[in-house]
Amino acid sequence: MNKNVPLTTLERFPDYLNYLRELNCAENEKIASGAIAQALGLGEVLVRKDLAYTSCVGKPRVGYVVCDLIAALERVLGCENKRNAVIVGAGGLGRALLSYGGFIKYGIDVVAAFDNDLDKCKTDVGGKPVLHIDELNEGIKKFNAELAVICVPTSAAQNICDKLVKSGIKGILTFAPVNLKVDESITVRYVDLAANLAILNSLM
Amino acid sequence: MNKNVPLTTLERFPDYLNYLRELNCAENEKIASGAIAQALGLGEVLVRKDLAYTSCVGKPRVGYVVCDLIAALERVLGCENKRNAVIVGAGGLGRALLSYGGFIKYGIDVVAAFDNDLDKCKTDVGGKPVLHIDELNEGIKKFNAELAVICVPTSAAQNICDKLVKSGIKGILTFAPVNLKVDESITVRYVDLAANLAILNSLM
DNA sequence: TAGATTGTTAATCGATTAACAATC
DNA sequence: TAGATTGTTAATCGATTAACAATC
Repeated sequence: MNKNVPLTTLERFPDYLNYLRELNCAENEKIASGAIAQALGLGEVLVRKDLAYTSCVGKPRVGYVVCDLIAALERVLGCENKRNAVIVGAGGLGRALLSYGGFIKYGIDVVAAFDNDLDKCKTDVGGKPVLHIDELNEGIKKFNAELAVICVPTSAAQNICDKLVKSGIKGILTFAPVNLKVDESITVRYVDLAANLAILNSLM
Repeated sequence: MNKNVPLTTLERFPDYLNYLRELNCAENEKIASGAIAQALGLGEVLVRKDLAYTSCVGKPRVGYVVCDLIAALERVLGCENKRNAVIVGAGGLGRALLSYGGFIKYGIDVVAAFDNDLDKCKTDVGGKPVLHIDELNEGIKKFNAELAVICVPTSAAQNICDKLVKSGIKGILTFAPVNLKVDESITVRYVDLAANLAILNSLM
């Protein structure tokens, strides 16, 4: 929502939000940047700088009002303007994401998955339909989806990506370890699960 | 394996490796840093600087020998010293990772999962056993696992983390969106799937 | 040789941390 | 008031990019 927030800061916002929500605070309970910093393993000046981007101001000697901070983070993360997402590829990962309930706390509703295997389309997963890939374009429009998650094999990823863009998808999260060529108006994020484990491995 | 490689560089190594492997090159085919840069959407000086950390040297006017580069990246990513990993939490995500074949290309063998639900322990997933959480310590030792992936609910993550460390696990990849308190000798990496989608959402 | 491509050194950019004044 | 905590300004650190000499 806020293009001028540095990406590094934006990427920490969910951590702040998760932590503050966990506190289950009363109406105007306060918290100091130092307490947040310690809980998340960050420097406290960094925390204050980050939080300044939410335009929630703290009071010297008092700290921040937790509820206000939560609301400000939710605003900047766009939790309020609800968006719909679809998943492409209903293998193990795709189905896991389809039944995972954790997206809604960021205002994202995962509404359906698509797969080229008709057998996979027979049963709902977590109450969400799995549709055939031929219905992708139609489905995206019907569900009003703006986000998509690519969970197909690497070899199919670019092709699926092109189809998603043609269908009007504006943001793509992909688990396929391949650089996607897309128009710069499309936002793409990469998560490579195997690479994450490999990096962990080489840090030890 | 190489503590002095900057983390930013290390995190790009899997991307280089994936791209180069895809090329399916003949014995001494060459590639220029510019070609790699374009394929991955990076600057070409950055690519050369990154590759320098693998201590694979290129020839001016010629480029790098693809096979050598692959071997060098595999070495620095530790693909050669095989390590075993276990998964804790056999829900949708845990089972998806258990049956996912993509870890072995980094030399990591996911050998088993653990869950507190006995029903989930009845059937193998992808040929790998799902054991009861009470067998965690015993299982880690038996399988000689050094890495673990936490796929349990957030509320259980710290407790599981402590158990893993007590059982001798040295590296942890966690999907639970909570900062884990661990001894600094333990390496932890965080992947928050919902947060990734949320960040994507707020970048649009 | 001429020209393409590497590796290195210097410059820039951005992010984090340190110092400190403002203030409740 | 005194002291804790914020927000800001300056300093540091690290990563990326630019410039260029080396070389095959």
